[in-house]
Amino acid sequence: MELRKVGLKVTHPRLQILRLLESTERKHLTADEIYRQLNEQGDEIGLATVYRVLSQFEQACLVRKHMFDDGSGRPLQACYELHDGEHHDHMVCIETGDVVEFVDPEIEKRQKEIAHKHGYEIVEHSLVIYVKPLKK
Amino acid sequence: MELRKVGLKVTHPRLQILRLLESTERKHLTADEIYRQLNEQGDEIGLATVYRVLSQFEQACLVRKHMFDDGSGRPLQACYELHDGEHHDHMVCIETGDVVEFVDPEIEKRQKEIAHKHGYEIVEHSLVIYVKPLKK
DNA sequence: ATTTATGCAAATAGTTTGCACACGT
DNA sequence: ACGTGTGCAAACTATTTGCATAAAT
Repeated sequence: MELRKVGLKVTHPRLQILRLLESTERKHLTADEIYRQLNEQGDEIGLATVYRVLSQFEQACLVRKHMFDDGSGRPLQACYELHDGEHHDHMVCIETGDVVEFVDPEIEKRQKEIAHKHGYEIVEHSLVIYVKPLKK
Repeated sequence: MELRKVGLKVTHPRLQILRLLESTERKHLTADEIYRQLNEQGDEIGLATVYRVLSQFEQACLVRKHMFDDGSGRPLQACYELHDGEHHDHMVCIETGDVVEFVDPEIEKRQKEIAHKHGYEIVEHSLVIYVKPLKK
């Protein structure tokens, strides 16, 4: 069991949240979406617990947290996805809310070079491209 | 006067905030930092006004707003900088808080290509590299 | 004089925390 | 039985808003 491996007791809320993240179509969910979905399907789990569990999962590297926002000050909410071990960047469609994941080795390489050129090493980075569908 | 040009009355708070942004060493300031600095130098300006003015400035493209956060759930606060017309990305040092601006044409190009490949066009994008000093 | 801006205090949104009770081992 | 985890409500933080007053043109 994943949970036990990372030192977390196997409780109902933890199990249900993990299962939801594993089985969901949309891979990026907000705390509130998770809360609502679980309660709709009959699991009575507090919102505070959802937050607590998600942050435990994050620390255990079971889950990754993102703050999507395009710098234009829209309402902002964290969203969470299962951690697959691989790094990737995100493209968010501002019309549909769809999230596409991608990795571009060239972009990764340039970033590293730029950091070095300035005397730094990369700890973390976040690239989000906000897009809309091409009209044909 | 910049302010009049963008259709804003020339008021004390607006003037002082603009001047501060023009003259500050650290180019990226939070609303609260601006509020504090102005009040320290004797201008009695409400925090709400700072927010209001900054968002007017943003809409007038005098100022750009950023939400730096590395997806690791740290406290998050918007920061603002004077808008110079040019787009650039940011590198934030997690030890000193220093912000370095950069542009890489190659990265920009790849982003556009990736968006197109998925049937999208770019509306906006945000790249933040979180770094720490290279130990020599 | 009229319109717009300001300061204050209260509202909001997302998230976190304190505490008494409930659950996993 | 013991130590954790949970739900609820209250606290918190960054930001926004309503309203009566004050300033800009």
